[in-house]
Amino acid sequence: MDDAVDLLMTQWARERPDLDVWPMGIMGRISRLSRLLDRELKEFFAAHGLERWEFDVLATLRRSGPPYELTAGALNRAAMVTSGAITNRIDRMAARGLVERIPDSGDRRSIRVRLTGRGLALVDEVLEPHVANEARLLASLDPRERDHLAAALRTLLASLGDTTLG
Amino acid sequence: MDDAVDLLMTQWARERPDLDVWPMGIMGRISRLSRLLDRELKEFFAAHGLERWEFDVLATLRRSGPPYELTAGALNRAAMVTSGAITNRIDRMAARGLVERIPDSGDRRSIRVRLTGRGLALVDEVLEPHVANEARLLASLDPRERDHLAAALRTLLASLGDTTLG
DNA sequence: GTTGATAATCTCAACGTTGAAATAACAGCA
DNA sequence: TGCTGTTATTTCAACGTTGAGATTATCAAC
Repeated sequence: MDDAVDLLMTQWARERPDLDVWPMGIMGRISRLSRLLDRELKEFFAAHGLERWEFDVLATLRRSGPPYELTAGALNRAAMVTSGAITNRIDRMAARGLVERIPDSGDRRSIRVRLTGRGLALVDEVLEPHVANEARLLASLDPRERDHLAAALRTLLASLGDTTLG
Repeated sequence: MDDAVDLLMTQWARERPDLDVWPMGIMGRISRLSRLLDRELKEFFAAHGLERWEFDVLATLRRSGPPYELTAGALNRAAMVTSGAITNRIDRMAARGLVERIPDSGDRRSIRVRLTGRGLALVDEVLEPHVANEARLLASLDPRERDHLAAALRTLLASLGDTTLG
């Protein structure tokens, strides 16, 4: 079964037979998959009254364990966005009562962002169906393919230096 | 070698041992890779005086073959963006003299976007170093791994319905 | 030929991110 | 104690996309 990237590479083979465009077979697919999967996740979270970025923040705090708090800096490294974006996200989530800003006792430049009871309840409620939804999106791969795929992607990520969550 | 997603999954295993979060091993990596690779491509194109989206439009037209023209609709399906975004892109690229709008003789609702001589020269000049740059970013994979990775991603993309470029 | 449904593009306000500058605080060292 | 360089967060204007609506054109059916 051909996908959109196969068509793209066929076009290049005809137009520029002098070039071997094999990297596009990976780069193009990661890019298109990312967009398609983002759309799916967006739709899923909308059905649960959440924006995707809201869930990302909630989940980052949740998986950090009690007391469910992280600095703003840790959150922006985890989300791979700039500090301005995180300030904005915290503002809006605090307004919704999902997180609260706590002054950091050890460093007055820092703030700690803490999950409220409501935020904790929400993320714990949505997490399982979210994972089930992700599994549905990946259902075309059998378990062996999944493992190989995850391993190859890990190799790539690590080679690009993505080894910490901040 | 662990990557950021391994850390993330370890955290979930500790906090929610009742859940098997294996899908995150793939979804999380595709998402993070997409961001990291986008940054790299952005940097590369900036060094050549181009925005990433500009190159995408140029390349889409170039690989369609002579006379290097496509409708606006074909371009927005290929780029996976909305029609408003494509209108905006065409405006700016036409202002730079990289493409021109041609009325479609067969359908007066349509326009055809055609590569100018300057646009064609630019994309042909940047293409080879671009592919080389992509190959550099993927250098951590050996040829067999590349093929398996591309195949698994193809399976996924096709299962999500991404089988045409418009 | 007229009607009604569909399609292609453009318009525009709302939205969120970026990137850079501003502010405040820490840390090491003379 | 006072410098100097660094770090954490916030602020804000610029930018590009989205999503919905407006416009214009096509096509099939009557």
